[in-house]
Order: sequence, then structure tokens, then C-alpha cells
Amino acid sequence: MDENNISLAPAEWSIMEYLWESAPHTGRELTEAMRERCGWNRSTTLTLLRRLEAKEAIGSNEATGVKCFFPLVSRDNVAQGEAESLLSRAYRGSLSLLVSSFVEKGNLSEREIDELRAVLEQLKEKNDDG
Amino acid sequence: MDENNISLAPAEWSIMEYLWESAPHTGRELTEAMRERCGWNRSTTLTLLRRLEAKEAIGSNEATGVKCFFPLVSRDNVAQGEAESLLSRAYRGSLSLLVSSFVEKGNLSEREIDELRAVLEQLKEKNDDG
DNA sequence: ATAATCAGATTACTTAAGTAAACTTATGGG
DNA sequence: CCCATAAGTTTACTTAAGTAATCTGATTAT
Repeated sequence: MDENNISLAPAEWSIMEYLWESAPHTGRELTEAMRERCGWNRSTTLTLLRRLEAKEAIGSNEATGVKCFFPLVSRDNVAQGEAESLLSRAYRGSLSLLVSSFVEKGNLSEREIDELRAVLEQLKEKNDDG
Repeated sequence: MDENNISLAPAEWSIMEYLWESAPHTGRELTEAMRERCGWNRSTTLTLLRRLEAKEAIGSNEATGVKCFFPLVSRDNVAQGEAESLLSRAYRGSLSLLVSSFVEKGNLSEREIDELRAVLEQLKEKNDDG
């Protein structure tokens, strides 16, 4: 694979989020959605779509005469890639360092803490029988 | 405070890393270090220093006649800020979601896992007597 | 067929970022 | 006093990103 290492600018994320929620969508639908969500002009959305296609983050299909866009990369993959890039830049590649910095700041909600625990439980299991 | 929300471009990180390791440093020292570490031209380093000063990520002192640069923001703060920005963009603001995506990918080393456990232990204590 | 509308493409303008050349002082030797 | 260096400032060029106007070819309602 080489769809790896695709990184998205914030504005591109907005479009991808929509397409990850549901796809495919026509340019018209995207334009309308982005106008509502971000207040973008039609041209803005179309430009972003073109750029996303250029970097192969999305693809399009023109069977019906009208172009339909859909994601070529998964949200998980993109998120993971950006997380890894952040980790290596700011946390010497260490996930635990990141987590620990949040823990130390003490700005984690009860809910977050519970969820973290759950994740670690899951990890323990994986480790026990893996 | 308003030194909050300072975000650094990758090239800027390189300079800050050096200054976080030790400071203050003269332009000459920085230039030399960046030439070694990144292969940058003198002008490049000086430009980056100027931009960092403009965004108040670093300060300088000219007492000795030669400008000396030092960080105005802590590495932790910057890292935290970028992490929060990533979380909100890619993980709906949820740290556990990020961690869990790494766990699921299964690309965590034994060491990382141990460290994560330790961090969670720490969190448990904090929570018990906090 | 023809004007209004729509879809998509081309062009454009701005700011940020990476990278560096060129210019300007200041300054230590001769 | 004059020049080679050194330190710092200005200017510049490129690509990415945010944002959008404009142009062009297709479609449709009269």
C-alpha cells in the first residue's frame, strides 16, 4: 500500500468527515453540506475536492453523468498517521509519554479516565492470550 | 497567560528542541547546531529565529552585544497544545480513543505497553487519594 | 433555439512555511 | 583609516493551504 502517510489539512478534514459519515456524495451535496457546516462557498468546496482527489484521499465516479465522490482512505488510517506524526515530533514517539502528560496536567474527566481504564483492560487481555 | 495555543511548524520544532535542551544560545551557536542537525543554511536558521520571536515562542537578550535566544514557552505546553488539537480534529477530543486505536492496531512494543500500564497505575493512585 | 441554470475546470489572491541570497552594520586587524 | 569578518535585517522565491471569482460546457424550461 501507499495510501499510507496521507495527511490532511484542517479544511480537508471537514470534507472527509462528511464523506466518512456517508458516501458517495455528489459535488452538489458536498457543496450544500459544507455551506451549512463551514459556511464555505461552492468554489471552495470544489477546490478542496479537487485537491483531495489529487492526493488520492478521495475518488470519484462519473457513471451517472454527475460526479460522485467517496473516500479512498479510512478515517482510522489518517488519524493514526497524524497521531504517529505528532508522537514522533512532540513525544519522542512514545504514546505513554503523551498519555502521562495528560494525566499529570490532571485535566482528564472522570469519564475519560474510566474509558482509559477500559482500554488498558482490553490491552491486558490481548496481552494475556495473545 | 496567553502563551497558550502556540503551535510550531516542524522546522520550528527543530530549533525549539535545541533551545529546550539548553539555553540561552547565540545566533552563531544556533546556526552551527542547525547546520549540523538539519543541514540548514545560516539564513534559514536566522529567519526561523525571527519568526519564533515574532510569535513569542522565544525571547532574546542583547546585554552582551550579541543576541542570545531562549524559549518563552515550555516544551510540555506546546506538546500538550498540539496533542489537544490533534485529539479534537481526529479523535473527537477523546484521549482514550487515540490510545485504543493504537492498542487495536497492535503496533505497541512490550516496552510501550509496560509504560502505559505504569502511567495508568499512577492515574489510579492520583484518583484514589485525590 | 435560446436564455437561465448547473456542474466542473481554470485562474487568482492571501497567508504560512521552507529555504536562502543579499544587504547593512559593527568591528577587529593591519 | 580601510578592509575582511561577523551579526543581524530585508528581500525573495517556492509550495501548501484557505478561500473564492470566473469561465466554459451541458441541461433545461420557455
